[in-house]
Order: sequence, then structure tokens, then C-alpha cells
Amino acid sequence: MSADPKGKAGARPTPKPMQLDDVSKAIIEQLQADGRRSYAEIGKAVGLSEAAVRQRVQKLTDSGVMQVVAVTDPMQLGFYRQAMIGIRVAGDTTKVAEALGRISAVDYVVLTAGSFDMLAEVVCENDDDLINLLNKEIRAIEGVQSTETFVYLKLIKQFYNWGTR
Amino acid sequence: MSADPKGKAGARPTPKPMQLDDVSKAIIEQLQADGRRSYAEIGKAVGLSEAAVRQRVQKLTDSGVMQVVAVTDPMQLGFYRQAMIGIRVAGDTTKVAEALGRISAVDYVVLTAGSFDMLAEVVCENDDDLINLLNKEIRAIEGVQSTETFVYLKLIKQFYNWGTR
DNA sequence: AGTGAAACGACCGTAGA
DNA sequence: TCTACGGTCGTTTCACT
Repeated sequence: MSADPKGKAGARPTPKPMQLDDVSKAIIEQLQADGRRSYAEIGKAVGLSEAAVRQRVQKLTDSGVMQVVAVTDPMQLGFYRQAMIGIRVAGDTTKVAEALGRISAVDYVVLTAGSFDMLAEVVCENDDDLINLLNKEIRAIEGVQSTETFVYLKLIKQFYNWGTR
Repeated sequence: MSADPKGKAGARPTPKPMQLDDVSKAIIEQLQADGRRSYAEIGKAVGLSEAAVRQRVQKLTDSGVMQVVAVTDPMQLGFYRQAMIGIRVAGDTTKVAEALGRISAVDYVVLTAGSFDMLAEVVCENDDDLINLLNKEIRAIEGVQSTETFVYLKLIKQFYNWGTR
């Protein structure tokens, strides 16, 4: 979940960018709309044979540019409270971030520059769960100095990315 | 991208939760690992026939619990700067949030309660792009009073969700 | 990096427990 | 809700461009 695919830990895993042509971009768009769409169908949409589509998808996934995965809707699973938590830390931020990552209700952790040392997104069933998560788990981590909670009211836009390692 | 599947705008789209058994959870885990895994293969892993897996996946996607999609790595596409931006607004927050959503460099917008009215995640090629995005696009939106930027240093954990509508 | 063809395997509807 | 089965379509490999 946080292991880099290759190279030393802490090193930039990909110093090289990657230039995608319009066809590869179109293929990615097809799979962003539906990750299980068949290669043949994508081929029809982008004007390529299925074999060619498959080769390009293989290359895109092998090189780590793209990934096809299942994503779930927390609301539909009974997690009615989501929030982003800004956290200020004393000492080593990495240890705190990793401790946060071990909490299952925490689905996103990123180290940041700015008035917070890190941001953590959490998923809870209700307000009581959120209070417990904050007091008993997050603020109990050694080194956590203060937290600021931004409860989610409504999602306006979401586009799936991964990376920033 | 922000249209609710059914029901009046602003209404809770799913007042009912959903109870998943262990088999459905296992199927979701399989697809979280690889969204293109075949139904037959998943069936072997979870101890079910191919048709049964297919039926359950259909139900999970139709009900909106799960979605299989492609996600891309911004770093591999040359976007070396990511940041979360906390925004304070005067007046109607929805209009500002929708204006943010129309900016392609903005991949995530959520209305929040707390010291920010909304959070926006942005993806940029470099620091100059980020400065331009902030000054020329985000802070130029009518109603934006102040912004606070948290530049991403390192992603520690990521788990894919969608929803909170 | 692309196509085309043939063998194989996955997918889908239907029937039945 | 599951398994079983047959028709159809997608995928894979390979030879070729």
C-alpha cells in the first residue's frame, strides 16, 4: 500500500515522465468509465484492433501509469461520516503517519508542507465513531500535538489518481 | 461526475445501508487487487461458480456499492506537484465548488464544515503551474476569500473510495 | 507497433435444484 | 441464490507486415 515498486526507499521512483498519444489517452478514458470494458469494445471506440489495445493496456499497467481497481462507496456500506483531519506533530512525522496508516478507518494519509504536517482522511459510521477515532486512536498516537477536523458535507468532484510517492 | 444516480437533487440518495457477507467482501477484495480479474478466477479464489460471482458483481455495481475503474498515477504523467487547498468563501459555497470542479487541474472537491468551507486537491506539473493555478484560476473565482495550500510531500496510505454525495 | 486467423477460455442467458 | 450447460463473443498466441 505504501511500498514503492522499485528503487531505494525515499528515492524518486520515476524521474522520467511519460508521453501518451491520443490513442492511449482514449483507452484510459474508456477504462475510467468502465474498468471491465472488453479490449474488443475499446478497440472499436478508439479505432484499433483488440490485440493492439491489449498490448497498450499491458504496457500502461506494467509501467505503473494506470491501474484498474474496484472502488467502494462508504455511504452504501454504512459509513455516513467522512472527514479530513489536519494534524500537527512533534518530532518525526513519518512514524506518526505510519501509525495512522495502520488504523483501518483511515483510508488516506499524506505528509504535507504547510500549517499541517499531514492530512488524514477518515471513514466512520457516525459522529460517535468519529469522536472515538479522534480521541482514542488518532490523538493517542505519540507525537500528535493537535488535530483539526473538516467534516465532509458533500462531494462535488472526484477523479481517481494514485501515486505521489 | 456530480450527478446523483436517482432521486431529487440534494436528497440522500441511499438512506439504506447494505450488509455484505464474507463472500461478497472477498469478491470485492479480489477486484481491488485487480479489476480485470476474470469471474472464473475470482470464483476459484472465493469458492463459488463463475455465474454466481458474475451475479454478485452485477448486483454490487448496479446497487452502487462498488465500481471498477482505471486510476492513473499523476507522477508518471509528469504531474510532480500535488497539493490540498483549503478554501474560505463568502456567500454560496456550492457555486464556488462547482467552478472549482470545472478546472481540470482540480481532481477533488468536497464541501466541509470547519475552518475551511471546502477542500480541493490539485495536480500540477511544477511549482510555477501551482502558483498560476492559485492566482489566475482558484483565487480568481468570485467569492473566494482566502486559500491555504498544503503541498504533498509523500503519500503514506491510499485506499480507494467514492461517494459521500 | 500494427493486423488477421484459429484455438482456447470467458461470458451470458436460460433452466433447474 | 446457487449450479449446470451451450451458444456467443472475447482473448491469446503466432505468423506476418
